[in-house]
Amino acid sequence: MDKKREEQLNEILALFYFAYRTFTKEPDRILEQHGIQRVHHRILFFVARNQGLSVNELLKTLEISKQALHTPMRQLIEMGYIKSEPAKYDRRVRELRLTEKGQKLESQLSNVQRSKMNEIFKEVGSKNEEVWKEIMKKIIDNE
Amino acid sequence: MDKKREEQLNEILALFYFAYRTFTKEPDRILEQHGIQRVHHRILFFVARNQGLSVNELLKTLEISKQALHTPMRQLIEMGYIKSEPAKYDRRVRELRLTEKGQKLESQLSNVQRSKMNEIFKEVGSKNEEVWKEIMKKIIDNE
DNA sequence: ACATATAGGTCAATATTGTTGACCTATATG
DNA sequence: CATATAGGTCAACAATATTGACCTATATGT
Repeated sequence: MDKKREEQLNEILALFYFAYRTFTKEPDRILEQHGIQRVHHRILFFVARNQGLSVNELLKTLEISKQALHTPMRQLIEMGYIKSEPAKYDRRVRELRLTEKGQKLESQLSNVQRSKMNEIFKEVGSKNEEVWKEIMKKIIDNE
Repeated sequence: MDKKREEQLNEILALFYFAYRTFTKEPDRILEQHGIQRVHHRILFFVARNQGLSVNELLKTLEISKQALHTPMRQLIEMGYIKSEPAKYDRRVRELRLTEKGQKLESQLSNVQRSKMNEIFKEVGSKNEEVWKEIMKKIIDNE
């Protein structure tokens, strides 16, 4: 790989890092006002996106331990953002859902990010939205 | 914003999160073998990309405190990956550079990411590389 | 019916990575 | 020569994760 291409790729790595960092800043600021952290946002986001998912599914999605989930999850339940109810098909399984209050907070947190992306994709067009998604998927499919 | 668009945007947020997480996994694995962490990679990356930059410039780039940089930087210097020398124009300023050993480690760490991105952009074409960069820049320019 | 597996909850000990505050040295500059 | 700047370092603390151990409740195969 020649020097010039290497520096182009370095710019790309730096863009990825700075973009991700910028992207989480505003939600982090809002979270702080509520006395909670980024994990809480992730939990709210994935529960919102997949209402009724189980604790185990959430753990697999987040790739953290049961013990690491425990404290923030308990806080979200105690603060009334999330409700956890036994599944009908198997009462050992807890189905997680947002309360109305939880939906409001999740909206407030993620809308910053959704609006930003929506605005950008409106500028660059839906074909380029698909391009961006395709590239991100290729990064994830890492075999 | 309608429900359908909201879910499309949720997919985008999830892709961003998963892509970033996947992207750092392999470097993290290599770092662990050397008994160091992700901050060390960031330091090596930005010093590599901008040889001779000052401690202060690095701090501004990373957006961490002097005290947070201190320990990993001292380790990198002690392990012989980075050298820190007074600048000619102002001897208070330390110019940071990679040693040969440091260049090897930085290559090993970042080449995983550079190769992956290079491969993907070879598949999707250089026009789409520019599209991806443009979108990431728009995320960063957050005014 | 009972042994075993699974889903989930919780406490404790520890590690890592960051913060702020305080204070030090060396060098530059008005 | 007073003051500002660049950088280094220690200490106290917070947050976020890990692993290990152990608990309850429920489901399932024999």
